[in-house]
Amino acid sequence: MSAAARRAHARPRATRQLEATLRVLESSQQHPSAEQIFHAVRAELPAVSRGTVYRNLGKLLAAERVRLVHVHDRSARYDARLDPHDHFVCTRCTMLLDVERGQVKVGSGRTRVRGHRVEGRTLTYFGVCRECEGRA
Amino acid sequence: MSAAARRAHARPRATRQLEATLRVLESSQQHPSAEQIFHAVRAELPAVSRGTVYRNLGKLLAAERVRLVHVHDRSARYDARLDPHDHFVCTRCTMLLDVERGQVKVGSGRTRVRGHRVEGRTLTYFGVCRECEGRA
DNA sequence: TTAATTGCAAACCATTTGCATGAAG
DNA sequence: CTTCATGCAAATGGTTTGCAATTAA
Repeated sequence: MSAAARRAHARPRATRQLEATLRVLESSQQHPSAEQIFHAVRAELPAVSRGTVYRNLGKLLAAERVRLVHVHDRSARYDARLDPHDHFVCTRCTMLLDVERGQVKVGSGRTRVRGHRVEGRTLTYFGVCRECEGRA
Repeated sequence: MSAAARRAHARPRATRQLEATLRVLESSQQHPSAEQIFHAVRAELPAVSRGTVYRNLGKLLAAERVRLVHVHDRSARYDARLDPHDHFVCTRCTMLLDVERGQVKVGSGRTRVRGHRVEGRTLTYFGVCRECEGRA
């Protein structure tokens, strides 16, 4: 077994593809999907492959540089914002919005639910955004 | 255009496959996946196909007889319980549990978020269940 | 009778992975 | 140099769909 393999997590190398992927995410408020991120990275690195983008997103998730937002959609959405906040999803156009947690108390910071250890929570509001409502 | 097509939602027929699918869901606390539902229905109707189960789940969702629970998992989980409640998901084994909403106030029943109409919300606690914690 | 439903199989689509080549450290 | 990362293409796996045969109403 090599020294690298012995280590739980080899430190990722600073490749142009990885850096571009993080940059795309950090400069977006749009919670892009992997496909959208792929297109944005490809604008800068035309030869990048989808597989590389997926692998790099996995590394960024593992390193907790970005998070996943799961919506009632088919594809995962990525979020470079790491502080506690909630989301609003439009059920028609899948537009995804940050929502401040504000003074709202959710579960009063419970650490156990029916004996199971709680490590976090996600709160997602869903509905119809203003734009889709107008188009109704 | 036929009379049926003119109608927004033709009323579903009471087929054995549809009834069995609903029965499976209503008698389960386990929030089964489509695959698990398929196996349960097939125990009763050995010739049923996956496609039929998926189509019938879609009809039950459209008729609001069941709901979807989206977890950080690949497959959707179905829930025949329709009253307001939250969920706990084990991030290791994907065990899914109902959590009573109790006295907890979430968002104080806000109907608008940044101008967008809120129709509902989902609150999911995640963590490690007792069983997986023991196995750690 | 007739339109919705089924079973089958193929299609879809997001995501993952094996492998030979290339680049980072 | 050594090992990780990349591009490519094929594989996965959940879900959807087209179609001819059934079946509920």
